[in-house]
Amino acid sequence: MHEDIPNLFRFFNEIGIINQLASAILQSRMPKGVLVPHFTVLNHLVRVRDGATPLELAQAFQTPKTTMTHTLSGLRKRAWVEERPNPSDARSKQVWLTKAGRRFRDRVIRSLGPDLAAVERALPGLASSLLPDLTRMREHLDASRD
Amino acid sequence: MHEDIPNLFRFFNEIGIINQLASAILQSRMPKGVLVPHFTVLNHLVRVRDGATPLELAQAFQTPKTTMTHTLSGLRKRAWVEERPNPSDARSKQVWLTKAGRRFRDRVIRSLGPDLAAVERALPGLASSLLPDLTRMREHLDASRD
DNA sequence: GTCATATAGTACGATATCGTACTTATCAAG
DNA sequence: CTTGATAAGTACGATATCGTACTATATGAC
Repeated sequence: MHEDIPNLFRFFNEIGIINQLASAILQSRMPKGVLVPHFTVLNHLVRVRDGATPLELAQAFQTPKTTMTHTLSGLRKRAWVEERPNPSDARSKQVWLTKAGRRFRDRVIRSLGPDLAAVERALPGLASSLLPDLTRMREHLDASRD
Repeated sequence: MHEDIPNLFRFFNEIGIINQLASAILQSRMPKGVLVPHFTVLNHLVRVRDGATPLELAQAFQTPKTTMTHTLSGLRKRAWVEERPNPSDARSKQVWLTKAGRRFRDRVIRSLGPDLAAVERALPGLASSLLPDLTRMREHLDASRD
């Protein structure tokens, strides 16, 4: 009656559920009409780098480039990013954060403070202790995709 | 220049990226027309329990019940689940796995074998060592939602 | 230079996801 | 037994996501 399921599958399963629950909390902190992917792109531009092309962003998120076009149009409409021509390739663009975009991203993170504090109170130090190994896992998966 | 971002936020950020990469691998192992949510529901019916109502499933995945109706119709069309009337509530249904549904779910997991093996080879024991703490985190988040 | 091939982004149609409104059934109060 | 309020599921319209086809530019062979 015991299920012969690899621990790695269980691992990714837990990751998926945690991500669902965390995304739901994040979504609940977003203004009407703003979606998690909008925030995710802004956060990526801060975390990784500014000035990426739409295609690079699409690849970073493993999403079709048409989806990125759509997401970026929402960010542009709210003036959270600017798109400038790519000086080294006239087919292409570069996406730059605006001050307002950076501020919105920071504000969302601050608004998560109480939620994060509640988790920290219940499971003190847990996330911090897992962070290095999760980063290793993320870096490995990221490096080993086609 | 150092970013004052809580470790818990970084933690969920890593979780999100890992989930994206893992979902992309899972999607690549699915037959044409079958989506990750289809698999996720089947897997939930195996892992947690059979005979859940559509509403219970929707709540488990934090998704609108209309979305679950749609996903279940795809599973029913492929005869991977059966919906029977709920004996204790005539408004409601119960969702039961079929043998074919169970077989499909197992087959997908087996098809992930090589992918999982590659991760295990690169980072031996890592996922197993993180599993208990991730489970605690998942259980906490799951218990502390409204 | 011309030509063929490949690439970045978009237009457009198909499907998935979501929110609102509706139908039917349940339940509690009387 | 009504009556009114709540809940499960669905119909339907709006938006998000995705795949294909197209345009404009880039790149390499010659």
